[in-house]
Amino acid sequence: MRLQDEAAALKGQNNVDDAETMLRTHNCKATAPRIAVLRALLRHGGALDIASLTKLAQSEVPEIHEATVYRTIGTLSDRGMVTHVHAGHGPSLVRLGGDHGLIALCRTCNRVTELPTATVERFILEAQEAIGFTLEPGHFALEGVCANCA
Amino acid sequence: MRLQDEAAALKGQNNVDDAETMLRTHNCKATAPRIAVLRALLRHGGALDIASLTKLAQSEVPEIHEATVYRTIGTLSDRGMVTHVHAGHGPSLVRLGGDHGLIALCRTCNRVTELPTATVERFILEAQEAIGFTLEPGHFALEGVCANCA
DNA sequence: ATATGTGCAAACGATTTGCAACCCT
DNA sequence: AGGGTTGCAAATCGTTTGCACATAT
Repeated sequence: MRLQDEAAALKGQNNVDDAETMLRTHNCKATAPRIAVLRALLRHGGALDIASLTKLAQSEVPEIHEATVYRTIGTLSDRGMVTHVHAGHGPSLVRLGGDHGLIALCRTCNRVTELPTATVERFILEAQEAIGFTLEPGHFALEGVCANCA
Repeated sequence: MRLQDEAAALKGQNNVDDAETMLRTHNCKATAPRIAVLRALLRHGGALDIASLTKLAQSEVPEIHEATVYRTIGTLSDRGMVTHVHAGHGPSLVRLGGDHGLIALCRTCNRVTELPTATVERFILEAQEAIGFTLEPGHFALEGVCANCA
C-alpha cells in the first residue's frame, strides 16, 4: 500500500494507535512526540510549516519543542513517510507521503496545490527533449494564483 | 530596448561608465557601491548569490558591506534591473534583467539553466486549463540534473 | 541495559533593520 | 543644504547542533 493510501486509510478512524502503528511499521521508536506530530499531520491532511505543525502537535503533547519536530520530520522523511517542499521566502512545508509531483503555491491565499501528473510529466519530457535537462521537481514549489483567488 | 539587451550591449565594452549610465537611466543615484555591484553583475553575466556578488564587487570597492549589496539589489530590483530567484536550501540568486522565464537549478553542478520559453508557456497553459491555476514562475527555480552532469 | 530520542540553549546562515556618518545631486 | 545611501552592529527568521537527561525496546 502506498503511503498516501496508508495515511488516507488511517485518517478516517479515530483510533489513537494509528500513528503509533504507522511508526512501528517503519521501524521508528513510537515516542509521544512522534505520535503527536504524525497525528497532527494525519488530522490536518495538507502541507504545513514546522511552526504550525509544532502548535498542532502541542495540543496533544504540550512540551514538544520545535527542534524535536524538526528532528522528527527528518527521520520520518528518511523513512519516506513525509516530504518537505521549499516554498520561496517562507519556511518550507511538510506533508504526508513519499515523493509526489510538482506543487504550486498560491501567492494570495498561500495554499498548496498539486499540479496534475499528466501535465507535469509532459512538461518534464519536453524539457528533456529541448535541452537535455532532467527536471526532478519533488522538493521545489512553483508560485502563482490558484483558481479560487483568480 | 529591453534590459537584457541593454545589459548585453554594455557587456562587451570596457567603458567604466556603463554601469553608471545604466543607473542614471533608471533614476538611481550613481554611488560607488552600486556601480561596483552592477559592474560585477555585468561582468559575470549569470546568476549569483549575494555573498559571491559581494566578493566580486569588493574587488573594485573593497569596503562594500554585504548589507549594502542586499539593499542595492533591492533598489535595482524595484527598478526592474535585476531579478532574484529562490533556489531551495541555499541563498537566493540574483541576475540581470527583468522578469524572465522558469529557471532550473542543477542538483549536481549547481548551475542555473533557463528553460525554453515555448516549453514553459505550453506548461503554464496546460496547468491553467487543467486546474485553473495561473503559474507565475518568475522567482522560483526548479531542481534537476543538467545535460552536462547527466 | 543500551541505544535512541528529548528538551533546552546556543550556534548557525541568510536576510533585515536602526542609526550615525557620509556622499551624490 | 538636504535627502537618499552607506557601514557597522545588532536583531530577525528558519533551521541545526551539543549536551545532559529521559525513554522505548
